[in-house]
Amino acid sequence: MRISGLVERTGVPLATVKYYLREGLLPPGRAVGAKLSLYGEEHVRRLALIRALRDTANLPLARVRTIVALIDEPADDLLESLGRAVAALPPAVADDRQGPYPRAEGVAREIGPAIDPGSTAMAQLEDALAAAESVGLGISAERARLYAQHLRAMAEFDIAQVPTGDRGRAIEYSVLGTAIYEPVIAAMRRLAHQDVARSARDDAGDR
Amino acid sequence: MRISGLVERTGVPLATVKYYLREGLLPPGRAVGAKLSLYGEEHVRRLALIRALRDTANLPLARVRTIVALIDEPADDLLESLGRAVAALPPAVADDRQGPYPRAEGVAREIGPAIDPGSTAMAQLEDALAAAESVGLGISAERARLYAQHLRAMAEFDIAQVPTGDRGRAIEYSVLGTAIYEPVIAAMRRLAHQDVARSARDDAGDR
DNA sequence: CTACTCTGGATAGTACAGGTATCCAACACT
DNA sequence: AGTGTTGGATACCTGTACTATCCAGAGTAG
Repeated sequence: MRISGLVERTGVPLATVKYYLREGLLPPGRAVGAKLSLYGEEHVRRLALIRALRDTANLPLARVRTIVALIDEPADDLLESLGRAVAALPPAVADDRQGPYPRAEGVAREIGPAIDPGSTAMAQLEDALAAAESVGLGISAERARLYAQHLRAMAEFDIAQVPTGDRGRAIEYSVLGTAIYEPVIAAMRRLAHQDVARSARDDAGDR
Repeated sequence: MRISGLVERTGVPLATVKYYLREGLLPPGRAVGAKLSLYGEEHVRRLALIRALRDTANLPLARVRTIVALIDEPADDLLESLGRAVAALPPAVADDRQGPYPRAEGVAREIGPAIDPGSTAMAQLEDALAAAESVGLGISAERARLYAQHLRAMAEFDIAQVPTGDRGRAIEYSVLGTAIYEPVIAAMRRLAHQDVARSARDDAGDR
């Protein structure tokens, strides 16, 4: 398929496709002579991925680039790849940032024993907890424990679903699952709040 | 306190404080004569809130403005305020957007019966599910059910914690809790994935 | 073979967000 | 009286993500 086909299949404007090619987000097509390149299904999929990460997961293109690079050239180790993908997700963390993370450490203990205390997600959690505290909504031990239990149960399901065998597939699945499912969970949580609040109001109204 | 005190207390640069005043994110101080205004603790808190929503929850200032407006002038109804706050949270949804939401409706049924099928969060969920599907990670019925159960349990706890009595406080708490806790949950989920994956690897290594 | 279309590649321009910097005249403190 | 701060206005700057043009060579239809 030529570049015009890519435009037709994905709905992404030509100028934007060229821009993604220039920026290295989309790999070049197979060159056929000096003035023609052909593109395949992998380019269609890649464009869908870029748009999904940009529009739905709200990632700046620089971070999308990091993530597609991880999928194209995965680290040997699944955990290593996942760690780097998480580091590419917002909110950004300074490169030289390091602990201690007084708020995050207590919460991490509720989640489980195998957490790397130096990982990016610890810094992200610390910042998120500090922000909550700064507006007067610090996390209680009770809430931390409850959230940890439920999120760990969901994580266990997620990890059990990771396809085993093909290492590349496993990495792609994990990296994408982390980024793409966060908005799903956020939206489901918002709906759950709505449901609980409306149910409570309706019960009160019935009384 | 004068404007310089505000700068000192919050660490936000003077030019930026002036910018927030211009943009109506920060209410003006109490004018004392033509060339001096005084600011209070509420201004310090408001600045912390703006920075938390901007940096941690990753909201553009236009959405921060919507949220602070909801806190300053809450709707009569808690549910109404919450709905508007959720609509201000990313990802953005077109104003004229309406159902049906084929993917979201199935998932919403797992969460509970009292969900408004026309709410913004339904559109957000639909888009997030469509994005997941477009990269080959469509949600399974099993995953939807499991996520729904855990998120509803967390939501029940959240709603139970909302301070009753003072309506303004309840709205502030709910609106902020929705926005400020999403990054906390995302970070905890990332840590839970890490913990589960590392535990599994360590078990395999011990064998 | 000619006319038209499409292509890759380069370059420039646009739109918006979110500041940052400067200038000024009117006060306030010392 | 002199110095410093303030509110207010305006201009400017940086980064992100495109969007638009232009060009010359290649393919393609009649």
